Parts: sequence; C-alpha cells; structure tokens
Amino acid sequence: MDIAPLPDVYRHAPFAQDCAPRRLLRLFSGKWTTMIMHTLHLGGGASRPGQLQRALPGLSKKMMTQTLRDLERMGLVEREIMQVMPPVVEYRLTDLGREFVEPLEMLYRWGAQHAAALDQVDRNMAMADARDAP
Amino acid sequence: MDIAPLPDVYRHAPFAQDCAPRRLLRLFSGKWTTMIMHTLHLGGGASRPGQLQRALPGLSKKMMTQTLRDLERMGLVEREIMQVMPPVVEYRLTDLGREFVEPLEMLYRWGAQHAAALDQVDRNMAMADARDAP
DNA sequence: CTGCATCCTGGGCGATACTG
DNA sequence: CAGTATCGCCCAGGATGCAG
Repeated sequence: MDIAPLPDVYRHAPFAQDCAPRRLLRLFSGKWTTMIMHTLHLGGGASRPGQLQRALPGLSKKMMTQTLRDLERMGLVEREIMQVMPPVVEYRLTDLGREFVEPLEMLYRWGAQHAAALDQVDRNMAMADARDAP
Repeated sequence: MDIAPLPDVYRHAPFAQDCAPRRLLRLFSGKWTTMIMHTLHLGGGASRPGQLQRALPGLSKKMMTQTLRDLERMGLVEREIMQVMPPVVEYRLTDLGREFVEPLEMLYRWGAQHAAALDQVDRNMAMADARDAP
C-alpha cells in the first residue's frame, strides 16, 4: 500500500517562534494575568488590591503584586498611590491594556459558550487516567 | 481628600478558578500545544512527525511527542500508525480537536492584526529593563 | 523515521513572616 | 491596608542517547 505524501505546508513559511500570535498567547499564559486584567476591566477599569484579591479566590498577595508589577512593566496597568494612612492604592488599565481586553473577552466568551467541549476534554482525560493508572 | 469606594464587582460572583474560560486558557498555555494544533489544521488536519518538526523550528522531538500524547489523552488528536519500514505515522485532529481551531484562529488573527500593540508591550518592557538594570 | 528513557536546569508559583 | 523578602516545591521544557 502506498502512502500519499502530505503537503509540507510550512516548508517555505516556517512558523516563526516570535510571531505576533505566539507573543499574544505567551502574554496570556500566566496563571493570573488574564484574570486580573479581566477583573480590572469588569470593575470599570480600576480596582484596589483588596478587592482584586477578594475577587480572585486563591490569588496570593505575592502573586498579585508580582503579576501587577509585570503588567506595569508592560505598560498594561498603571498604579496610583494615595499617600494616606492607611495607604490606598488603585490599579487601572492603561489604554494599551484596554486593547487586550478584546481578545481576552473573545476567548472567555468562546469558552463559556463551548463549555461542553471543555467538559468533554476533561472526561477524556479522566478516562485515560483510569485506563493507565491501575 | 475623600476616596470614593469602588464597586466590588465580584463580591457576589467570585471568579471561579475552574470556570470554562479559564480552562480554555490553561489548555492553550502550553508552549507548543497551539502551534501544533494550528499546524495540523493548516496541513489539512493531518501531519507526520517529521513535517511537524520541520514546520516548527525549535520544537524538540521530546516536546513534540509529549505534547501530542497529551493532545491524544484529551481526545483532540488521534494517531494512525502504518506498519511499514521505516515506520510511518500520521497525526490528525479529531472532531473535538477541530472545534478548538476556531478560538485559536481568532486569537492568532487578533495577534496578527494588532502586532503594533504587542510591539509596544515589548518596547515598554525593554525600557523598564534599561531603567532598572544599570 | 519514530519514539521512549534519563538527567538537569530555570522559573512559575505558593506559604510564611516581617515592615510602614 | 499595601508591599517586600525568603524559602522551597514542582514541573515545563530542553539535551542527549538508545531502540524498533
């Protein structure tokens, strides 16, 4: 039996590792990055640390601060400090940051609408686990 | 000066850690997962390991196999083995796997169309690095 | 050609405790 | 309340070598 050779789609167009699409995915690959941005967005673009942490169960102070610092470095979030006692801080999405809300919501919406597919994935994994473990 | 209290958006609707949107992002968070799925899709839904590796510069044999095994366990990819010498193997997206091409392409397309925003992110990071390091 | 096993390193992430 | 510092785990992911 002969095997038909498949077309080498990318032979002349190698999938650049740092192409824009990939960079976007990397940006969203952090565990808390998207949830924090999304929460800021839903909160009207701004939130205070305490709120943020209450909104995201499981988020430790350390990871919150660290993620927010990263977002600041990328220019997606800015921080305003009110010099009062006790200190009050507010995090806000920048214009640049707001741009990224769109793809984020697209993805979130798709996920919500296709929960069935995601459930199927989980079920498949559970089956595979049950088959391999014992 | 008074500080207006921000609304606690999620007080009554905590952001579930395992909600569908988050699971989708986790699915896409692997370094090679999406690129492999996307390559399979562009290749008409099927590809052979050699092709795949050539299409994705930087992808090691180990990570390719490992990612493909994971995708198999999730039921997103299936493998067909032709018993010949030398062995010929073909990976194909399943129906379930094909479902996930849609959000993947949405994201990829957005990234390609908004490369400017991503470039800005990189520039901001470079600036921050230059400011902090020396 | 395809695919496993092994070893190793970096960094993401979390728990805890301390400062202003 | 906001933020930092330290410690340690775990695992994604890369390099190498062997086997069918």
